[in-house]
Amino acid sequence: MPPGLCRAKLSLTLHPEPPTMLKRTHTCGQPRLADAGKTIALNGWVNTYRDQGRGLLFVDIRDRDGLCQVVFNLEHASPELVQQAKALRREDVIGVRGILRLRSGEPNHKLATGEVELAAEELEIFNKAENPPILPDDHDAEKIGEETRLKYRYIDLRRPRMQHILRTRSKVTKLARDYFAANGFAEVETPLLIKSTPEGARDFIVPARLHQGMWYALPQSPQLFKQILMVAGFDRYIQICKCLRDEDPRADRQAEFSQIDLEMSFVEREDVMTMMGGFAHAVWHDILGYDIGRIEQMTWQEAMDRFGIDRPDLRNPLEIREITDIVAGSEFQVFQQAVEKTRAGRSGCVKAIRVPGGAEKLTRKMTDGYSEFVKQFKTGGVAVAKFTAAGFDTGVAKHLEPFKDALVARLALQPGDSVLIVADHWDTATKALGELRLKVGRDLGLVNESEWRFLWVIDFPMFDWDEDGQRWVAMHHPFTSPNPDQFHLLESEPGKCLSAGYDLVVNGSEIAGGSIRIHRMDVQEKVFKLIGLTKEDADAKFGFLLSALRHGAPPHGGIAFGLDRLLMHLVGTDNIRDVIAFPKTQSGGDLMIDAPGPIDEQQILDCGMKVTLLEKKS
RNA sequence: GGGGUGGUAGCUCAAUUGGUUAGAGUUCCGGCUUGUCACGCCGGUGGUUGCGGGUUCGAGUCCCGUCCGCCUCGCCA
Repeated sequence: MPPGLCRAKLSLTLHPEPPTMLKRTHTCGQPRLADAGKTIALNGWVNTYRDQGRGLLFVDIRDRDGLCQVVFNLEHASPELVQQAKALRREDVIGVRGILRLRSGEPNHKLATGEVELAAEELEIFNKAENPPILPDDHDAEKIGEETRLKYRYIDLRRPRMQHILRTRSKVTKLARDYFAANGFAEVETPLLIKSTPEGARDFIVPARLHQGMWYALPQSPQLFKQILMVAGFDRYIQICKCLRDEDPRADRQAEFSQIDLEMSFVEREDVMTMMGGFAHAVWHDILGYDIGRIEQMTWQEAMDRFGIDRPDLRNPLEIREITDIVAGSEFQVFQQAVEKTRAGRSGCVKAIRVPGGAEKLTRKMTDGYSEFVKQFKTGGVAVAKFTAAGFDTGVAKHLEPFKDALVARLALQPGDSVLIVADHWDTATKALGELRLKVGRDLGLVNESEWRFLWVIDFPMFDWDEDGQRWVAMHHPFTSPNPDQFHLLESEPGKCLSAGYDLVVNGSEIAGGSIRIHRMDVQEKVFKLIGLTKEDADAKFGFLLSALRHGAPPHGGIAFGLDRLLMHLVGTDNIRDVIAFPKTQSGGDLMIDAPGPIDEQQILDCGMKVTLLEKKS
């Protein structure tokens, strides 16, 4: 090792040769009272300057590590130095050397370095900065428009908050590599230029110059390659990789995102869940000092029935109950019509949420708002009633009164409660109430924000019936295996067949998902057939996988942890762009580099193409 | 593709029913200031009101189109 460099520990004393620049001896957050009296040097950016007039000037110098006050004082430094320092402005990049000393004035308890200051004797200005469009202060940043922050990302990222987030991200990826390496996983890279697949999200595509008229696709995940690595005998694989899906972004979703991707051989569902649960434990322990305890499990059906969503937020105490059977005989048209509906083989239903104390807590304005709110999920509205000692009151009370005893028993109603009811197709009502449950929980402050509630959701259906395409579609992906006891349903009742998939949910957010895969070619072919993939299509698209399955595929399964979402939880943000160094906007643009952009005509010709834009239909 | 919301000084925002020269804080520039720390005080610079068109005696404000940011439905195996 060259002197000054460490194999595994941070070192800042890099002096293999006599320095030609004013090089730091400490980072800006390091100096402490114990260092007082030493001559030290700092490198960094001018965070603020405070000119006190005549010969006294304070400069706060900032680097990745923190802030330190530098004082330029005529009594201790030359007039030339003080003059030079007076010209310093925000975000200039400098080096300063001098004696670290106890502050003459009051200590600043807001700074880790607040008891000391650097009495400057030498100053080197590495680079003057233009007047910055934004300042890298956390207290300003929350107010600054994101558009400006993204355009000047190199300034935004200087903020302590952003430095903290990206360093936390780095800690998590290091932790992942350490944890999985210790458990026998090998990191293997898989290709970025692959072939477009028919299932799943829209692919990003790349023209193939050497095969004119042909296209690569960028991977939505390394799914097939990691399965092939199992066939290839790697047994335990991990990769921290980029995945790309050409779909519209959201607050918690980017077209380009990262996942901690792994796959294991000779395992069953519980083995993968245990391995990944251990990683979640390690992350929450090491990053937040929190013990997540034993992770609960819940079937998909129970999650949908009780919470109306496949990733329930267990911090929210409200639950959904089906009351279709109770009100089936109702003359209330809304209930009647719902019960008569059918879609995807399911009858319509009537479902309710009991809101404890809702009679007082839910105002008319709020419940009116809830009816508006659920319309975005394509249902008509919310039926509301209060429950008192005398029975149902207001709203749809008269339609509920005939079924009072049964409803009280089913919903465990107490006087003073309210009931919120949605009647519609099963999927519509479930979705609407699932979302409404979350909204009411937030509105009434029922969610303890400081809590972490982890949950494995298991026993997903293998297939969803696609009404438009009139066919089965894989709920997870078409390489997911049925549960071992479900194989017989694959042919007889595919709609009832449960898969060996599993999702890890924390506080209502899916942070990891995976499954045991199909390792037998005959089963894989059966699934392809069920989702309407002809043998020819399957061979053309996935022939290599079918071939691999014929040549000795071990039982295997895996999971992928969404790195971006994981970070969102760890640092407490609801904006995925905050945890990505260079994120894209909702229209897929990068405001800093101004992408996407045009390319030279020659580049297009090289691919044997010409571009004709279709007119927008109006 | 649909719905919502926003775009005014470098930054964050204001501007009454369509009515004078579009204001404020902050940044920046100049001056003052020897213990500040989001320093303070005084003064000053700074505007194609996203862009294009229209209505009007008169448009930041109303209308049409368009671009961009954010939230959301669809979509995201």
